[in-house]
Amino acid sequence: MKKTISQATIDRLPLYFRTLQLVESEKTSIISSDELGKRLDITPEQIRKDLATFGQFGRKGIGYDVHELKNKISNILGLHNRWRLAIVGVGHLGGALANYVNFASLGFSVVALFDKDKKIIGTEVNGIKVNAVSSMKKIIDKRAVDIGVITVPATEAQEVADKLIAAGVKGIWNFAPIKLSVPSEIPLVNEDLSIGLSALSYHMSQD
Amino acid sequence: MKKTISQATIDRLPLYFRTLQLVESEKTSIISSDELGKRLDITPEQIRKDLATFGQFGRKGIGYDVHELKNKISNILGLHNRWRLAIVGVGHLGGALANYVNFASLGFSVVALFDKDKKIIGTEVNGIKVNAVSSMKKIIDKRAVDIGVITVPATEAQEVADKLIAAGVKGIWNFAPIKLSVPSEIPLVNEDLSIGLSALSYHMSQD
DNA sequence: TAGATTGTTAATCGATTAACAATC
DNA sequence: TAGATTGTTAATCGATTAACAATC
Repeated sequence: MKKTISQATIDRLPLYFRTLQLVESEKTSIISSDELGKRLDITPEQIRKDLATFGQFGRKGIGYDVHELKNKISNILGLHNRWRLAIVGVGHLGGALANYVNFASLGFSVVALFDKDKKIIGTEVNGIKVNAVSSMKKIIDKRAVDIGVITVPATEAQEVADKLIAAGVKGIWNFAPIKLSVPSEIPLVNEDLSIGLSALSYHMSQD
Repeated sequence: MKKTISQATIDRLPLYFRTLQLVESEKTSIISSDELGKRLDITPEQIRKDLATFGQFGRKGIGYDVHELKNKISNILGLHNRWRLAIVGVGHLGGALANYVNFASLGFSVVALFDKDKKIIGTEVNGIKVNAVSSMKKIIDKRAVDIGVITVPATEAQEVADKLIAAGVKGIWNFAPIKLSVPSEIPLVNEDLSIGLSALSYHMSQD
């Protein structure tokens, strides 16, 4: 009888987390929903509602303990798992993600890279050697990869997703602009850059 | 008395557009909301509702003309404007975006690159020379840049946003993980990679 | 005509906002 | 105590889903 948490709430938690990290580095130990809301342009009611979904973290009349709340959110989001990523498709975007420093502060690490291009296989990106897609199963197993990141062209994305799942990844982060079919027990998040850019175009075309 | 269109609807239009491009390349000239829905995992009712927001595009008993609908959506999204982008921050991510081919098929083109690092200024990425941030105003004006893309560290993002707006860009696409303050008449879209990755972590931690 | 499919109205569902008692 | 702020319930708002008349 677990209550379902809305995706909107889940998507705001990383914003709270990041802001709490920042606030903590400023040596502030207590923060109110009002102050947190001001920093993020989110109403304090919304923040309290989101947090209350997971329990009672604050103190009435006082606010929230920054350090404690940060850790609570980290735990809710599962960041303590220190997930291990494999990137498939070491083109410009895949290469950029392999070098993306912000992952580390959230507890993610890139531990494997794959490509099918012979010119790319064997090269190193950010200290990680690029392997052939054909060796995916063996390496994903050996390096205990949790998450597969898909940065191949759309035409190849479904095949790569199938291989990643067969190799045992537990979640997929897809940058290819196409709808993937995956088993319902495998969480899938699509990162579709053309949506945001198109939305920007739409808003710029108004009035 | 213009009716406001929901962001959810606007965010689905690029998906329809992309699928229609694909369907058109398959030489199919008519498509039903049912078929479009199957390809995208969206209910046909939702699609008809979305499209009806902008007028009557379909023919009862028949479906939608693929080519016509594709063009209608392109116009609604403002893709015919052929927006010109400037990328500020030519690190791994900025460089990857400068090379991102999918932009072209949506009618966007990258026409300027900026960085503050002397080692990067003067180099070429995808045939475009990297300029100093200090020359931003002049170059943005000369090259008629519409959209500023921010791929600098979070600590520098607000300053860059201010400069882009002062230089005359009409919209901002922000990849820095921070809340930017911009005038209300400047559309801003945030592309926050840590949200999707954190959401994936959350779902992988359930059950 | 019969079957298919849109466009639109009504019903439902879910998320946000408002209000306020509890309490530090 | 008085002021501040949470957690929760109720009210509102908005988006999705269902139903179906219109019509090709």
